[in-house]
Amino acid sequence: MLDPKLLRDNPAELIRRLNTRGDDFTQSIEALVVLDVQRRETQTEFNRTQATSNQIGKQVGELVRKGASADGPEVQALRQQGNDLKASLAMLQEKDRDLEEKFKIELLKLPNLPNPSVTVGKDENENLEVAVWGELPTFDFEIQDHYDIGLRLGLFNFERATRVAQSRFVTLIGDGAALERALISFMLDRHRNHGYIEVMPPYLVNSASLTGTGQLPKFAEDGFKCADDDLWLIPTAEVPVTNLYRDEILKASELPIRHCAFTPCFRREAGSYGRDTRGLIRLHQFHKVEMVKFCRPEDSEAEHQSLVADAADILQQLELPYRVLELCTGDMGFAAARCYDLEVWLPAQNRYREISSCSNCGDFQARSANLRFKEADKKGTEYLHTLNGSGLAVGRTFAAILENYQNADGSVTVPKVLRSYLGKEQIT
RNA sequence: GGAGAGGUGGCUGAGUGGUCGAAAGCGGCGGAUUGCUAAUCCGUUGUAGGUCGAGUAAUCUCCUACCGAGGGUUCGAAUCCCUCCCUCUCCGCCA
Repeated sequence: MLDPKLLRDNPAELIRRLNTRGDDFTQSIEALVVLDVQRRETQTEFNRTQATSNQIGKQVGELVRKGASADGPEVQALRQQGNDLKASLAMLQEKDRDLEEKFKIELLKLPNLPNPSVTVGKDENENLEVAVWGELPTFDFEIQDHYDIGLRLGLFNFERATRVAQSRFVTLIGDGAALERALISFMLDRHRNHGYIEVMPPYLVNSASLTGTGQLPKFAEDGFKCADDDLWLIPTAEVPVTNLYRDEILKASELPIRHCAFTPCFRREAGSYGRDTRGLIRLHQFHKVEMVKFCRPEDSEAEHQSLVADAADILQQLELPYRVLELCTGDMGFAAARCYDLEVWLPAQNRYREISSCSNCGDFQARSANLRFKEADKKGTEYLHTLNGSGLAVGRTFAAILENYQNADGSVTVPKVLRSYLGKEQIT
């Protein structure tokens, strides 16, 4: 969530900067400013009343200690005063909590402020292409898309997965399952070599965790929720991994912390019914290797650059052509202050498709998840910065390999770096 | 799931319902002493919110909340009662 102080200092500037995301935040900010004033007024009054009540309690204590009878007139009078305060105290407390709650929920619904240097734009058409890598493959035969290739090679089955679960699920089979597993191992090993500490977090998380990273309260309809428990299936490893240190005060000397994690990810994909219905591109359950970093504010820019480089490294190792986009203000995710997308070349679609999204969230998540650090020789605590990026979405990598490495005879060549993992050079 | 024990500050660990935000120790920080290291001594040391005042400012004074979470009893709760969560031991079940 945003720093509530921004509402007091310069709400007009806040509105202006948030509006670059493409929505109009005027009303919600103005409502929040009013709520903020109200809640502080109420809080002040509640505090004052509480102080009076505490004072009475102390006076009784003093009298009793001095030997006054608990039923004596002085004590009785004070008890009466205390009782008289109770009603208004309860009322003020309730009002205070209501306002606090409402304020927090509304504040949590505001997205992060884009970094001032991010290009202002309204949608994905205004993203900036900042790098292109690799040569696009050429084929002297009629190419197939990953769906047809995989089906023909028996790498997966959608009908049976639909029977078992629902549409937008897949079952990987044989070399398909093994390729997926090889990709996961390869990616994790690579990240470990780059200094990331691997973690295997829970795949179910509570609502406090989803609030910490920004999925709640605004995007509840995107998640799968357990009916009988306060538990949700994770939409990305970003959620459990970022929340690992929720409510902690880390030592500055422990930073930066860099984690990588493989997890399945579960998304309802509400509102995308017609899109990418074919193949592995958009599923309710998919695999992803994620990188998550925690660092000092002054280091987050550099950590962001290396995060992108580490994601790109996987594509380079796999020799898959890709490009890097710096997202404009209108296309960035909720928690991101700056975001780079990596897009892999899919020959059958004749275009690049997103395969990684690398965000610098600044202190936005740190504030909602209460992730702080303390400098040993300094007083007080500071919110750290969080970053996360896919490294990579495994299913989309799988699809990209099938399409880019397909051969005229219908086989698929296994990328060099995966051969030792898979134990073969060709999938036939 | 059943029975029992327990959850206190960075850690260990006290705490008869009434100056308890909380003893003590360790650790941390500042200082003194000291050929070096070690040791010793003195001081200091939680987080968050609010607010009047002082200060350019860091900050300080004051108020409030926080002893797992939420309720309740009481003039007053770390302390008593209820519910929930978590940890430990034993039993049951289970990969």
